[in-house]
Amino acid sequence: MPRKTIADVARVAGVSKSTVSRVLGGKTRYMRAETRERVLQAINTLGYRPSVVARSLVSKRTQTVGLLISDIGNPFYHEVIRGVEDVAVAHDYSIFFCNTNYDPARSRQHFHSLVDKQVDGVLFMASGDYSSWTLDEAAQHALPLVLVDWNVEDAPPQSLLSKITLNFVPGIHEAIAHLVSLGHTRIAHVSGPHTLATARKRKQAFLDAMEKHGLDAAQAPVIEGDLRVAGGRQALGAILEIAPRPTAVLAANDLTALGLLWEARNRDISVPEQLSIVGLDDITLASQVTPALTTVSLPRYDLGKIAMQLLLEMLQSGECFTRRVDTRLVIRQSTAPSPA
Amino acid sequence: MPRKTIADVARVAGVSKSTVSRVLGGKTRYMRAETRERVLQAINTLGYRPSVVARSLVSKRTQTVGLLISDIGNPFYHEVIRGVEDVAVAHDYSIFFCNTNYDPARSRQHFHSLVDKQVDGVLFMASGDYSSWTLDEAAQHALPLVLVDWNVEDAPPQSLLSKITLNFVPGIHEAIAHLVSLGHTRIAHVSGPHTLATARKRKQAFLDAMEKHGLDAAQAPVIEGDLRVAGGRQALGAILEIAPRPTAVLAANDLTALGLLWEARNRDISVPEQLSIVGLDDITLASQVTPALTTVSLPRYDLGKIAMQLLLEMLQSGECFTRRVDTRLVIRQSTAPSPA
DNA sequence: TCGGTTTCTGAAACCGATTTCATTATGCCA
DNA sequence: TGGCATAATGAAATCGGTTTCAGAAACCGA
Repeated sequence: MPRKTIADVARVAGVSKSTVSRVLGGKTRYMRAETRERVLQAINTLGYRPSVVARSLVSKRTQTVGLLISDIGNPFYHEVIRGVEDVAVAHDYSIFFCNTNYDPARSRQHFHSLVDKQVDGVLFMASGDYSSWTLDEAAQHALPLVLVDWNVEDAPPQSLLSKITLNFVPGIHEAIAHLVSLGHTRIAHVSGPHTLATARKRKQAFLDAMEKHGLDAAQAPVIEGDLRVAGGRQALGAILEIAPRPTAVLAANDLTALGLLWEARNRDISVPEQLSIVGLDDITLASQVTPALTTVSLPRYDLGKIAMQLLLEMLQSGECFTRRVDTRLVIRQSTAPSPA
Repeated sequence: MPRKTIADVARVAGVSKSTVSRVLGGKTRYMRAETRERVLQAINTLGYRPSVVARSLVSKRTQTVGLLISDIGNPFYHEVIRGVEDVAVAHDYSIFFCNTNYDPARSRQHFHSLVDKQVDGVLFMASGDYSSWTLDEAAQHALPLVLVDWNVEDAPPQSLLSKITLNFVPGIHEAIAHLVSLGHTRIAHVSGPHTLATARKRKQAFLDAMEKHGLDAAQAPVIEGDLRVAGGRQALGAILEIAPRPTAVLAANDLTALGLLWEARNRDISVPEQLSIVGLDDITLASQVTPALTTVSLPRYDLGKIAMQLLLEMLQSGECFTRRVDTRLVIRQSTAPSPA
């Protein structure tokens, strides 16, 4: 039993395909109500559903977008994805999910597949695996792109691209202010890999905030982590060896902070009494662990929503946009007055 | 600059569309090598890529599958998704990602969208939001389905559906055996919502294992949780009020176990000295927390791989399959000899 | 040289929708 | 009652591919 087509509906309703197509598209301005009813009837009795594929062929729109992320295992993305998805569902768009696995080659393969499948646009959130080919090829195919947390200056001229930048400054400044107000002066930072632009941005915000609060940024210990729990655990060891020992740590993300927290527990260093820990992201887990994590909150759900909304606006208007998403501090139980 | 078409290639190569189509499809059996070369040349110089949309219209294949899950925030899914995606990428399939959010209405909307977009098959992993309409509609559209962890007996006759069942029995039996060997006799279970079939299955496996080890299953405390951290935290309170107090708990999943763990920490009950905790799933976090979680491991990455492979096999052969995925115990630090 | 295979290629139909353009009804006014 | 907008519908082209079918070219044995 093959799929019902518009021709079947037309036959049953006793009208032409054009007429059926019109009621499908809502172009019912010049149409007898009775005719429309007959068509609707036929559609119902047949259980007809129009073929998106056929429609896409002529309309050149697929009601589909691509979502490229680096790592589904990273909790940072979960809320983002939810945000993207909620907006997509509300506008009847579908999402091609692409996990690049931090692999540029795979990233590229995915991108080509998206082009071939004629997605209407792409959300590029795999900030690590960026190469300029992406922008060139997107421009070449006139494919609208939304870039999250990329610093792009060399975009091809006629490219359709919108950017969302993450502003870590306010949240990190608040965090340092909070620690300083608790009497901390020896504050360390566990950063992400220096190869990542986003890690460098966070670190710089940390150094600036230290400077601003009259602390010697040049002397502030910075340990390079990997944005994961394991890196946090290792970093704790390094921190304990610094003399004089820091009384507070700002981690580049929550996973790192959790690594610090759990390793501290392992070594019988009590948090927050002996060591205050501040995370960054505010992943779901942050509020669920004990002690709950004080952290710089990045509104990830909103980020996802904004990204998808931006894409939809681009699709409608053909214009490009830039947005900024701010951070702020959420105080919980992992920070306390300095023991010093 | 509109997209290049097969006609452009044909013109440049000085051949007909049919010929170009043949080299595209590899049907080059009766073709002069020189002709094929000319076509390849033209494809290259034009940077031509065939339109998947147009191709799908005639082939009725979209090289696309739908993936329905209930909650992207649930770490259970991450590895599963990775498994699915790895197989999909390897076979040049794309994935429509659908988060049902535990909402049957949304689940249905997603399903319809997938049908409209003519996916080649669907992986249904949103076990909670099951209703029989799914099977009926899938059968009606001859849409191949893979069901994970569903008990389905009333499938429509000609439906193309494969099933993967999760076998919790061996892992849970091992867990109870492990606890018993540590001297525990008062063992509680924090289950998932009894409305979920999968929660009932786990609970039953727990009761059977108790029975098998000579413990009184009828007396074993079972507390209903919600498969999340919050539920675990609450359940701990309930457990502490039971007299005589249980010395060990088997949680229905790792999130619940983590909730137990963190709430225990909150109330100064030391794990595992005073209370042994066993999780289920072996999410990534389980091995990263302190103390690391003893847990019944469900091979989630493999599960994802198997599911996608099964779908591909169905697509090829038109046959249906059933698979079973087993569990086993992973012993870490959250279990210790009974204090009693 | 001829008829019959075997290679090789192109014209045209088709997939299932949309859209343009033309045509037929209908209503209204002189 | 004729003429002319305006309303309502259908025929056919189109989107970008694949596939069928038929015809041309080359080859081969008699």
